[in-house]
Amino acid sequence: MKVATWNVNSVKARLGHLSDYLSGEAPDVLLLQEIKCQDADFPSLEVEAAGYRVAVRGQKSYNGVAILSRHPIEVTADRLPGDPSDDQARYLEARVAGVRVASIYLPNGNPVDTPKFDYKLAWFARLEARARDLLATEEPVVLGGDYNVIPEAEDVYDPADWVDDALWRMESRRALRRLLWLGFTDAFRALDDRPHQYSFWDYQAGRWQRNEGIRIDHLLLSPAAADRLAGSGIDRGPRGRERASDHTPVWCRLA
DNA sequence: ATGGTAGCCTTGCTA
Repeated sequence: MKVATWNVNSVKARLGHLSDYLSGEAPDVLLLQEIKCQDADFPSLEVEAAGYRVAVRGQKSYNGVAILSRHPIEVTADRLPGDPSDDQARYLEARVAGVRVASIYLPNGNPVDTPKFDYKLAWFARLEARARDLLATEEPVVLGGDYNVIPEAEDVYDPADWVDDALWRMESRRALRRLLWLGFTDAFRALDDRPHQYSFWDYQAGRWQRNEGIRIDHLLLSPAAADRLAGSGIDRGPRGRERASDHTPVWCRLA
């Protein structure tokens, strides 16, 4: 089973790229982030025509996540537990073909000296609690999405450019590590130790042309899922197209 | 130190 994650930065602006990706790469499951539309505006007809079921947790203008699957989708949560006042559409979880998957759009957290950074860390703590509960089910679990965290220095073109950025701050990196300490595996890093493999390149300052990116889109596997890990990679193709998202898809294959 | 780009449906906010 191939599971991919992609922050599309507006599903309506990226519908052509999305359709091409589904027909070209044919993932069994695609986790989308930043769809930037309400549920009713999601292009479900086009996606279903490509052979996919759709589950959406949308929001007007910002955020928004979705799960596309060739197999039936049983939604198990459409928000991250732990804060009923949190209305941002950043979490959608489902059971697909016996695997629990979640599409995660973790808060960016910048600037760090504001409540946005506190929200990021609080959201991370809620995610850790959810991850613990999912581990207890002993189902295979894939927590995929835009974590807005650079795990290590080898995952950025130049750490000096990111000092005091919320994506690189030690609090953020420690929060990601806590998920790993629970027993989750970074699917990409488990099979590829090359440095400087990126999933995001800023639109500004020619970052794509200079290959100055960061690796912030991750697929975290529970032990039961990691036991089945048979492949992983980053599809750079979509980032090189006209009117691309600033992120490109990351995928893994479970035997 | 700054500015650079993209999407939304705002003329600023988020990233």
